[in-house]
Amino acid sequence: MRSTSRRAVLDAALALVAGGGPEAVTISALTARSGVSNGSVYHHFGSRAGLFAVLYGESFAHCMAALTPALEVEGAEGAVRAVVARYLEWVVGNPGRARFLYAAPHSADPAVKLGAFEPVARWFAARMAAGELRAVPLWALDPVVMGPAHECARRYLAHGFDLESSTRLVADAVWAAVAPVG
Amino acid sequence: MRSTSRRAVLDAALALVAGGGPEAVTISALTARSGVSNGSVYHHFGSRAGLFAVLYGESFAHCMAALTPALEVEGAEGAVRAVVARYLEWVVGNPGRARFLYAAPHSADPAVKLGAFEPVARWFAARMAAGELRAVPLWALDPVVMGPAHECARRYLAHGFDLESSTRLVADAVWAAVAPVG
DNA sequence: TGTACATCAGTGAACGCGCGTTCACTGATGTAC
DNA sequence: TGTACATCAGTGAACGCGCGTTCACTGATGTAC
Repeated sequence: MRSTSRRAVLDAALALVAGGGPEAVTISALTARSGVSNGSVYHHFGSRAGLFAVLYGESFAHCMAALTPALEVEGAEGAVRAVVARYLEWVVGNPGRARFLYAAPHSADPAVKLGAFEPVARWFAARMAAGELRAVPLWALDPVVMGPAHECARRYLAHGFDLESSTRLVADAVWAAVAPVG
Repeated sequence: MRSTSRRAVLDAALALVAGGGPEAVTISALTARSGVSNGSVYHHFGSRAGLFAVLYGESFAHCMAALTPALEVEGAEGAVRAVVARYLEWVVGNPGRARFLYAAPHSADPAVKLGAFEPVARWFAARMAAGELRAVPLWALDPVVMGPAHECARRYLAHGFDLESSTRLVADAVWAAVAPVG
């Protein structure tokens, strides 16, 4: 198999982020946790920022992969609620990745993000065109429509906010924001 | 007038947070910006964490004071939309305070926060009891109902997201989450 | 098949720097008697 | 009214520490001829 060191560093970084946010990812904490030498970290990633960039791209893709199957659910409301449920489950199951995406957005490559998000955007655009969803600008989908999910996820990650018992309310709010106007 | 040094330090901290987040508030940046010596900072606040605690309490109260007048607006929908508008305006007008509240929640005194938030919670509870708003648990008001506002505010503060042109959509989403079910 | 060399993964001591904090100090302003 | 002392605001040099990064190095694994 190809060098397991690289993966060990990434996994150690994820675990450290889950525990203390990106600023807990120091080179010495990384070497202590992964058993890999500091020089090796630089060999693979060039710098701390380089490691962060890889971590971001990887985590964003991971999140999107977890989300897209929700769009197959029958009916607009069911699919929207499934997206919310899947997202919150992903956050709980991947606290390091989630925390990193929220806390280190400057590590992102905007083009890569946009590309990975495109399938979701197209799905929404199609439902809006069909009148199954309220017309909302696509740029508002993530911050405005998914806002309740993001805010609850952030609080869960920062101070153990009870995410599971709020996902029903979050799904209600998200659906309300996007339900066709009667 | 009472010692202007203390205020100078707090104002310098706010300006630094506005520019680079709480981690830009180093003691040396503080002394450079305020013209106050590092020893004086410790004389007034005891430690960096002590300064942060003062900053948090002050900023939370400042935010609440800006918000509560919105509750006087006639009609539930108007008041809810006014709360959103006022909040986003406050964020734009007080980027240092807003950024600090989002980025350093661990500096908060929970009891003080709860007390300051109480008037708002009571207003919502009363409207819900009167059937003018959908029944939503009070703990969900801030993260779930105000979620779109918070997420947009966070993005505005982190990377110049266009807050002003999204406040209409945010108000729509917040109102949709709390409008009485027809 | 053997030899020479390039490439790549990995090591760990050492670096310079900026951080939060400490501390002995000065000087101005009450307060007691 | 004067003197002694406590309190408070403020100073700035010095501290120890942990950070990200550099660099000369080792050893294993291709690849060329």
